[in-house]
Amino acid sequence: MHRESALTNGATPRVGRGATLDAVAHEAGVSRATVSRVVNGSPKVSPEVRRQVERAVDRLGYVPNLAARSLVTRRSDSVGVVITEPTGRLFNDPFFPRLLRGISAELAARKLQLVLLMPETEPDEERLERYLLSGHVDGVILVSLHGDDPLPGDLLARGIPVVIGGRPATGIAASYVDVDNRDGARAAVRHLVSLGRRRIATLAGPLDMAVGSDRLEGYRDALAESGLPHDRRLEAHGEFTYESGASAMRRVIHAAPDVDAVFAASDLMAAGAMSVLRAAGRRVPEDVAVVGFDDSPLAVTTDPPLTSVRQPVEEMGGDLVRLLADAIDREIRTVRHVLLSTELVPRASSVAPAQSRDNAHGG
Amino acid sequence: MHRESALTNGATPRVGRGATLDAVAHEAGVSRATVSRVVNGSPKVSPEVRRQVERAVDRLGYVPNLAARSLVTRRSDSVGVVITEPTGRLFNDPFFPRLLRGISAELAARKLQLVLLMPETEPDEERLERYLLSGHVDGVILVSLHGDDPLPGDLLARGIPVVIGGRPATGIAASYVDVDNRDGARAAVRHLVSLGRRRIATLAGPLDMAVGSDRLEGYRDALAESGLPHDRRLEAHGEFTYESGASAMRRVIHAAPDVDAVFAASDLMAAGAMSVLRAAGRRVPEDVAVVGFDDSPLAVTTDPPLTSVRQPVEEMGGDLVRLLADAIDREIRTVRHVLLSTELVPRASSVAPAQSRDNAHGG
DNA sequence: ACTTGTCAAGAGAGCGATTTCACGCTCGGC
DNA sequence: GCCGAGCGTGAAATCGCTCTCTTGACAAGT
Repeated sequence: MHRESALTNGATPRVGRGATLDAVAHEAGVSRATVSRVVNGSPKVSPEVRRQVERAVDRLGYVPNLAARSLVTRRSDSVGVVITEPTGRLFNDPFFPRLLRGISAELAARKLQLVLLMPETEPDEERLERYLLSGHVDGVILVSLHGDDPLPGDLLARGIPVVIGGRPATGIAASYVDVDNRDGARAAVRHLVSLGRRRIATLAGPLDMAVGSDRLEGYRDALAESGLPHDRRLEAHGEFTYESGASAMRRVIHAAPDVDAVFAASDLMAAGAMSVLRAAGRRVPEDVAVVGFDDSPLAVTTDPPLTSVRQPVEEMGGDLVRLLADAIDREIRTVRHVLLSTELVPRASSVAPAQSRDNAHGG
Repeated sequence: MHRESALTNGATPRVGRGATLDAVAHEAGVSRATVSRVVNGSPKVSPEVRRQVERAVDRLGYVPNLAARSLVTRRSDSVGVVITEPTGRLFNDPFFPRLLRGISAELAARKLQLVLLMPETEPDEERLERYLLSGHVDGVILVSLHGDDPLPGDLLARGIPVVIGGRPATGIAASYVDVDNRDGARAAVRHLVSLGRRRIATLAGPLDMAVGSDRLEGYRDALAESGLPHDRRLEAHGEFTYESGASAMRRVIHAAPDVDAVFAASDLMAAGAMSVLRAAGRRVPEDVAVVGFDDSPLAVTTDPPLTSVRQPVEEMGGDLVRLLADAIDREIRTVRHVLLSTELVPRASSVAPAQSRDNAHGG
């Protein structure tokens, strides 16, 4: 009836600076080599010996020393995730938490560790490069890369596997995973067209980032395929932020007062646009329908809630890891690209005038 | 002669599987020990030799192998950051990006690496604990801890330094850094009182989290010190989310129709509340003033913009690292607590009726 | 002139794992 | 009844670095 603690049985677990392979070998009466085999699941160990060793491992609370292992295997079993984002999206959008979550989950499934690197200063960047180049990680995931960053090239040159989240602006010969921004934008604009809108404006993001130019291309695609004229006055540029969305909207209203729909390159821009529209006395969606991009939490809290394009961010994280793991494990050096499809999430900001007027209150 | 040919052929850096200490030693014509001293900045090296070695290091592109170093120093120079957050704040608030940024910056300044761990499943948690217990990190930062998590206790028992972000619900003998939520709430409610509001409601967060109960306490403090009666009908509970803020607001309006101000425990709840108020025909801030908490980006995009309480999240990250580093470097095992003060950011959602009516349009 | 002190530099012993290779042992085939 | 084959196990060689201890050179003290 007394509690049978594993501890009382003369089995004081060696806490503190852990037991070594050697200690376990002694305890189990075998050689280090055998213990190593058991720990690493080699099939070449007889069942009895295996059980012996496993008991000894438990008894001593043995956990392998990664440093020692990595010294000989030349593997660190960890991958670096580099996020170089000054501010921007980082704080206004749960993009990074979601991405990290996706990455982390897939990494965990493969028993890899995630080393997060967020360089901020110049010296940081230098140390970062040294760190990564020195093979202390088995591979690197690069997120939100600056156009001319030499990092991926340097890493690749040293034979360190690299994958990039988001299509890099310049043509680096590295694998990447990207959201199909162009197609997402196309779908958003098609949606507006299908609602009967004809004077559709876009508030585009920075064109030096793929995500910015892709969304603009998608907008143009959809207009073209719908036979709508391409009108420069309906295109304004900004920075993905609330304020820049607002000011872009002001410019559009001024240049093209007959605008009846807006496709914004981010939810934040869309929110800024809506506030400007309201101030200008335009009703959303009756007078002007609005669609954003990202499907951030913001989209649900605006008034009216914002139609937006959802990106599979977690999935992107998972794919990044899969690509990288292939490169590491199977030494696949082929450059591969993954394009993830988006999903339009319709909300009240883009309901057709007819619907919002008649249907909403049960016509 | 032969021996040198590979090396002296000048500038060819040994790319690929890096140069070793030994290689550098050869190149510079000194012993490994000397190279090690140079690399680690020991003062006991003559200037000429130092220069020699530094040149060799450059030439070979030498970077120390962390695994080998860590094997002998028993230091990994990395700290684990454990985030156990199912969903909640994680995706609706840039809390984690900001925190990670704060942590990362301070870590970088101390040349420590950040190993991010986000366990999601049960097996994840087990592996996590093994990983941390086995001394592969020098210390651990725990964020958004569940009330009854055994992890901090286990780690502490093994002598691994632990610091916690956010005051843990149960009384764990670990250092923590927290935002002074109670004081922040107090300030928010005082602000409402100073605006002449008398029927101030609160939409509280979950009480099983310190952050939830602290903010409620602060609310009560402020009412008490202002001599306002404590009225249960003015207290509704929710979950920090938009929807729960909305439904809590509905309950308050029903139970206390004369409510003239609301202090919500999060911006998200405040946003939910505002939409309900609007639907109920109450104007914000004229009829009901609203204050949120967190000063999330959301606060700027609501209509009207939301008065909120700003938390020094980056600073919190920095303090976490400082506390942890003290524990690691100086072996300080004293339990310490840091409480960071908040700042009220007034916006249009809480302007006094007099001001918003008379002043705004120039009385 | 001989000892003593100082300080730069080298030699070598680990750190804790993996892994190759060699070694007995047991079997089945002839 | 002898001989590889097959298989489990151990011995020992690394992996790349740190760090103590020792050595050697040179200057100064007596």
